[in-house]
Amino acid sequence: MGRLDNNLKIGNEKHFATELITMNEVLKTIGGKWKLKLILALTHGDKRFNELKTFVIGISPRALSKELKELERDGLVKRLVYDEPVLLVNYQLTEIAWKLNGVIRELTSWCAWYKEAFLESQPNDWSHEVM
Amino acid sequence: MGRLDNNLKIGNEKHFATELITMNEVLKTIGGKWKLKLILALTHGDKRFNELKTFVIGISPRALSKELKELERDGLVKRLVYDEPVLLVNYQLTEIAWKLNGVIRELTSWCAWYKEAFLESQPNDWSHEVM
DNA sequence: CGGGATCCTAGATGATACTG
DNA sequence: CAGTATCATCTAGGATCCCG
Repeated sequence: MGRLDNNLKIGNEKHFATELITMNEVLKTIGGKWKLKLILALTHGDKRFNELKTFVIGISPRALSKELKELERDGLVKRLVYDEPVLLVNYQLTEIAWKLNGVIRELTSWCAWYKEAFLESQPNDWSHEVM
Repeated sequence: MGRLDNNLKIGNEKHFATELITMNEVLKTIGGKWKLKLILALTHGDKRFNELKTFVIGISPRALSKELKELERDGLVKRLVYDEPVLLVNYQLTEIAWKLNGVIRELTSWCAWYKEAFLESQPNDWSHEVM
């Protein structure tokens, strides 16, 4: 197997370098503990700050605020302010965030496989889940 | 929009609760800074410890060791020891890990959309990438 | 209601050196 | 080569209170 530190580089490795960079970009944008969960929540419709806080179990206002800012900065979420009659702020997915549906679908079906293939043979206790 | 704290629950919300749990499970298994990168590296063929350390840029032996143990514990990676003539250890993806290909494919194509749709309009500087 | 400001801790991660 | 051990760091995240 070729190595990066000699002159003989096989195609796979250059390809992998590109993939690695892509993965870094993706993880910076939708990685972390809350981003995908928030996006998932918003696929069920626009939500307000406190709605998100209720739906996404376990998130603190501080974390929610920070995550939403980052998602907005990165173009995944739009912040819509309605000032009449009271202050309401709605968070809404952008087009590009909606395209994460494919990712979410794959993750979900992978998880189903995973539970069937692995967990049943060797109970990994997810029931202690704190969320 | 209904809320979780009253008796009127709409279908979406129960569905969302399930999705949220799924997402938690997924993130526990393949979330974090290194897991997907390691899996990606191994899709290019089995690799030894130090090969992985070279390929997955920036990972320390400590982190690599820990991540590999977790991946093995969770049934995503097999550890193959060859003792002749010198000690060699190969890490190999399991069947269930190979099924993450769909996820990786979706992530990659989403990233391409993302860069086209967002980055070109508003340069988010990924060139400072430390990895 | 939609957050911001503060304080704080646990766990994740890095750097480096070392061992069988 | 395949890791471990140790130490230091860093920071995401929680708890809590506050404010317009």
